Amino acid sequence: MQPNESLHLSVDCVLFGYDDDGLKVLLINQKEDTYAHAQGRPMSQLPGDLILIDEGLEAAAERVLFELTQVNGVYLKQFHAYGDPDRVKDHKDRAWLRSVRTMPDQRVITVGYFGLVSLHDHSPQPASFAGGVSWVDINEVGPLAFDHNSILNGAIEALQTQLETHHISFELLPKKFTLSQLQDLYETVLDKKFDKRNFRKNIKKMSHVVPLDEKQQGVMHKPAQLFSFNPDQIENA
Amino acid sequence: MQPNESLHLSVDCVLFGYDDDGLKVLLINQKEDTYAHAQGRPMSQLPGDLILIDEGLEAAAERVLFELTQVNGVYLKQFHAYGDPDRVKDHKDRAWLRSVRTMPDQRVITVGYFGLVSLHDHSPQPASFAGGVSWVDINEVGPLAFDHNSILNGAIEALQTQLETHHISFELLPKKFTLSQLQDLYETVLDKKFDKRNFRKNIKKMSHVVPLDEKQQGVMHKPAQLFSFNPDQIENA
DNA sequence: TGGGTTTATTGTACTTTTGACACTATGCAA
DNA sequence: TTGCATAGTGTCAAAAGTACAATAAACCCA
Repeated sequence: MQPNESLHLSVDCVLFGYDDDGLKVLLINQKEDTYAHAQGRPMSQLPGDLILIDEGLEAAAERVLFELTQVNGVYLKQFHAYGDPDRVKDHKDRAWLRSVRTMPDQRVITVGYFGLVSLHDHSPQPASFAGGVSWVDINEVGPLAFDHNSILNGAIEALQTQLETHHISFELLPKKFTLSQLQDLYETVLDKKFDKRNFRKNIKKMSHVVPLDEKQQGVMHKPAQLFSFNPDQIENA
Repeated sequence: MQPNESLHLSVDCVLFGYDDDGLKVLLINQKEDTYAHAQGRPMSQLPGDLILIDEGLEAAAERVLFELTQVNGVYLKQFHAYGDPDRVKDHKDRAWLRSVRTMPDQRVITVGYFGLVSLHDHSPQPASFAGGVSWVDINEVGPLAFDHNSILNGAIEALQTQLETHHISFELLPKKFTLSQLQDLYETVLDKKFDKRNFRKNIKKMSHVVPLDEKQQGVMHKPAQLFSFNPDQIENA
């Protein structure tokens, strides 16, 4: 048994943001002078960092996200650890690693977390983000550094499973929302269509989705009733 | 950003074994002279090891299991990474760590895998195991070293989910099995009872469970028909 | 050889859930 | 007032799930 003396551990965060415009993921654009190359273009990557020596995994993920978005208390869930010995050895990623790491040749195992934020209200304003950080539509993500495309795919699958088995939709919606918004969210994340009447039938069975005495305003059509989530009534299903 | 210079990574394996006697887990009994103490008694722990410097995570889990059971090709699935900074700092675990590790104070993050083997045929004979290794009924597991009880619980939940969503039961059964054995397996793992007729109705819809022209032998009651799995017909459901 | 013991095997009626499907209502703008 | 856009609503049929009990086959033993 040889101890693994020099091996690094990081967390990578797949932060999903949602608004009426679709599902997006937070990506970091590598700086021009340090970028890795994909056919000559700078690449993007998932936010992540080496964990500190006394820091828990989830705490590290929270730190990474807070540094980028200044938002605390995001829903965060670990979904997979990626440990291919060569996952940071690809030629395309060498330049970037050399520019930011003291030990660029070190093997790095990473633990993937996905997080959820609503972009409806005005929570994490793009303005409050560090430069070079942007929301990219989930369907328009190009090649990413390292194995980040497969981490992203893992996160999407985990998100889909979680949405189908746990009540997490309120993490992605405004506090007050319409049933159409809720349905759009399901259709976007699960990438399939639902029948409007059947969908609403199912929602009405969920005691944690409560109708408000309030209607949508400022729309040029019939205003929809607003609903909200009652977190006390989320049964573990 | 401080690099995490001295931090170790391990895999821990929860190897489930199943036979008509129930669901068991493979545990290692710490040696008398090195044991940690739980009210004065030696403790058990999950098999695990630090990963080698050039070894993938799954490869490490395979190696750990092979060293113990001499069996290759077990079904293995990663389920969670455990990274509490204090997870190997508990007083009860110090003695054991000092006896086997060159750097016993090092923080260790571990990635949990669960594995499945059938104990029916004669696959991994207890005889072929290293000394101090034993199958313990899942309902009779006492306090384990480190955070291994919570790792075990995580593995059980992952196994239950996997059994309900994927066709993995054949990993735990003999090549030829009866429908009662199959039902017992489901009842044991999911810890709930099924109606015999309804259960069989559902099985008959699964095209990968195929009846053989063969019956149980040597039983003093009506012999049951034998079935086997056709792996080609396992649809991804 | 016949009766007792043990487990295997099978079908039906009822309830619940799912899935398909189309029209009316409301508010705003032109 | 009309047109436009989206909200909101019920029924029927099919499928899936659930509860439930009598007969069949092999062995053992007296």
